[in-house]
Amino acid sequence: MDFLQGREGGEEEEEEEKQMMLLEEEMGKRPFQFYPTSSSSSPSPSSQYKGVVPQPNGRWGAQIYEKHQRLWLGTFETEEEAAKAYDQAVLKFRGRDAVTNFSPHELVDLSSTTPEGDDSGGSSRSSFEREHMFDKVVTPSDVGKLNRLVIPKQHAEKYFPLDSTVNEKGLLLNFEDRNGKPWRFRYSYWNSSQSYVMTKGWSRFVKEKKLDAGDIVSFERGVGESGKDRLYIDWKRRPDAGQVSSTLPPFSLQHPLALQRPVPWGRLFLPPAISMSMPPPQHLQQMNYSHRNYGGAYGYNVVNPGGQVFYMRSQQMGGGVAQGGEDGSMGPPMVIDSVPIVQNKAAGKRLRLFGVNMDCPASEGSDDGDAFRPGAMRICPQPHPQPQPPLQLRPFHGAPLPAAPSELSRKGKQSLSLDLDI
Amino acid sequence: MDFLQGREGGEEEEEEEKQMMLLEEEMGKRPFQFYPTSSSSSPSPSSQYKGVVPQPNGRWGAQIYEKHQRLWLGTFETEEEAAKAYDQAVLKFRGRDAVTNFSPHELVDLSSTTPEGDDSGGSSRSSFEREHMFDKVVTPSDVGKLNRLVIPKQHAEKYFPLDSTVNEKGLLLNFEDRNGKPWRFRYSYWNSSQSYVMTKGWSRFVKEKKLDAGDIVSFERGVGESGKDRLYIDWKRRPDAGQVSSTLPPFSLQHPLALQRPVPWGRLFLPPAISMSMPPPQHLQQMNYSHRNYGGAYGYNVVNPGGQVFYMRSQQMGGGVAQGGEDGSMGPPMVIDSVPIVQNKAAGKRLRLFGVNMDCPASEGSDDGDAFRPGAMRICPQPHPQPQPPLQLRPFHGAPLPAAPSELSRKGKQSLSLDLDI
DNA sequence: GAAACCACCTGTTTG
DNA sequence: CCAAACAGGTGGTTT
Repeated sequence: MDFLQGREGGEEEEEEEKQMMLLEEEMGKRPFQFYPTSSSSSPSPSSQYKGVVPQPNGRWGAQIYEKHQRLWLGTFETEEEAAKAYDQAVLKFRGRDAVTNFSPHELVDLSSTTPEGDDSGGSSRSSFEREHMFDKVVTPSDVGKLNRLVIPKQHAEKYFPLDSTVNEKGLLLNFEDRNGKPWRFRYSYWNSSQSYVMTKGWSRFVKEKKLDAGDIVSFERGVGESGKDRLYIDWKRRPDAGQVSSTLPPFSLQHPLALQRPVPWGRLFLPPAISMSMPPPQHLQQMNYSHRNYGGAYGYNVVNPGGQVFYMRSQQMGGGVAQGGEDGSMGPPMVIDSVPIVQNKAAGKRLRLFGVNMDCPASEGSDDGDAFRPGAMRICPQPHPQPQPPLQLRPFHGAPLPAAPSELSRKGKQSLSLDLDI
Repeated sequence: MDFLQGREGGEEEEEEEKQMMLLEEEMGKRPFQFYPTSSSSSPSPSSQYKGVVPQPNGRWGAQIYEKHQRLWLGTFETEEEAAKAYDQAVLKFRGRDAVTNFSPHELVDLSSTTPEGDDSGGSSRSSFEREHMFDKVVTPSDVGKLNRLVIPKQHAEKYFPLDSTVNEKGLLLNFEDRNGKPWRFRYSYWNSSQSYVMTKGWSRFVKEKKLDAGDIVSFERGVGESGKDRLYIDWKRRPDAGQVSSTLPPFSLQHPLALQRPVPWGRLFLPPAISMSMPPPQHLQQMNYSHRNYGGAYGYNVVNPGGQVFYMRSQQMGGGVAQGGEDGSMGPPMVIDSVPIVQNKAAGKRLRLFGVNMDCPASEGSDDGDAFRPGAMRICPQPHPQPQPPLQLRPFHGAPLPAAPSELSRKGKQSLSLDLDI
């Protein structure tokens, strides 16, 4: 057992995960079938940590065998939390000399690091120097049901190059948020759309952070050779949040749904309040990259059946300029290079009104310790600093990670979807 | 050549299929390439029947070699039809003593059995005794574009156990419908969703039978050791079909969509015809298995914000009890143990009206001889009763089977979806 | 080129 | 509460 940050593991990222789930299933549910003993002795261990087993939903379970009985210690967001739970149990059952995953002081570190939920207090993130890589203003799709984040190709190829060897299944990239919480995203290239995406794990981030369309995610990394593989992710609310109030007229939708199919959906009403409150579309500015497209309907700001969109871009310093130790504050002078704000997307059979959450997010607050507040950081020691060989993105080979803490969240935006099968 | 039902074959189910299709392609379309002689002498025969070769589209071709020339006899829906065509040809070319697939009386039987289309006449299916395994009320996804049928885990593990040796690529299971028509489905386990599914071939069944959400598929098998491997599939319309007619007003949705968030969606209009026509919800009857849940919003039939659903269960004898020779009639007293009929699902963010096609299926009729009519059976001799070693699902290793007759189908439902992100 | 197939993935629900 | 189950998806590959 070592204390790696989690960038190594089995040989085959998804493959290992699969095996683990099968193992778990057999252990839990097929009492009469043989299965290869416990997880700690299996040939391809489910986790680097003893007593830790992956859960199908991406979380991690901790268990310990006591008198040939499995004791379930609970599930945890991260592998390390589960490992810590095991450690506590094994110490309790087998005494001070039992073999644990972490040494005592590490256990302390972890216990002060991983508790989720309240992050608003003080302290901070790792004090390693970071450089800013890029930001993205998330699109409705980025925070919607597609469960993926499109990484603009220029940035993807600059910072997360995928060579052909890993191109098949992508990578699992480990990020750390401002609270030191680890996030693992599957990162891959989609041939069909010729785009780079974060997929698995991303939706959990969206949920926990309550990201809305227009919010900004920021990608950073450690500086220098030793830090290049340390990845960080941060986010902030979109600057205009709160302006478009929740007092929007509640859609007197009497009528247009009664349409027949051929009736153009684009003629659906467009709430005036929205179109008024948005800044004028200034797309096609001095962008130095040409071949980005934001998916289909975006790119027009006219009221048209294909999509009703507002671009707003505040450019500034090309890609990947260091922001020194201040980047985490992510103040207004931020690199925003791709900012489609979709207000209304009506396409084909599917009408999407208000792709952007119209609530006033300012009023919510307080149940999300992560809500962007400069100065809300706190010191958060790096659990396992294990530096990585520089510059090379290496496939993770591990199991998935995070799910949103249950105390938070659960208030998301609301989307009404009306399916008419006629 | 024996008359195996088709559960054995090569070593590697999908692989062989691939080979065969390549073979066919070479034979049919690449005149200048060598290909390994005729199907009857190939090491892993394409079909149990002489002169029968699988087609890439799942149908079966019949051919005969005459003077080193291949004579193409046409393609057929079923292996047996093709075999019969070969028999006729070989009798014609090589006389009365030629080796045929079927004996003369079988040929007669077959010829009266396999013609598709009109099955309404009389006669029946195999007279072997069967036992009922389980039913499933198909979900919209089961009959939708996902091209898969989820087999509830309890039933899957009970009746179609997949041991680790075949777990990788699943099995090809052969079923027979009430007309004796064979259906072959790939059956496998999806690690990611921890669920058992029928995939390949299933969509053809859906298409031919015109299955709609809420319809019921029934799985049966022969009784006794010799019959355990004989699998049958049957289906019936959902009991409420036809009541809610296709004359439903095309959703005069004027009004309730204009709601604010807190407004309970349950108050959305519920077509009176639907709510009236449903049987009273009698879920939680004397079901003898406890831990099944049918997903999500199902399980309530009250108008509530969480989901508007109708359960209807007509229970009866626990899992897998024999129904004797009568089971195929699938009358009202049927084992329906998983019957979410979603009439209206309004859950949190998503309101789904009419997940179930509301058309009146009764009016269609007549182009589908299979439309469930008790008494529409007829005698269909089992082509090759070949008993199988009991109880063990063995991988098929064969080619795929059926494609829906193109004349049918093509009447799909239309779906309007309205997403309101507010 | 479309449709099916395949192997994943996730959110919801619920005992 | 949470872990299981599954309905409803995805992108990519094959037919």
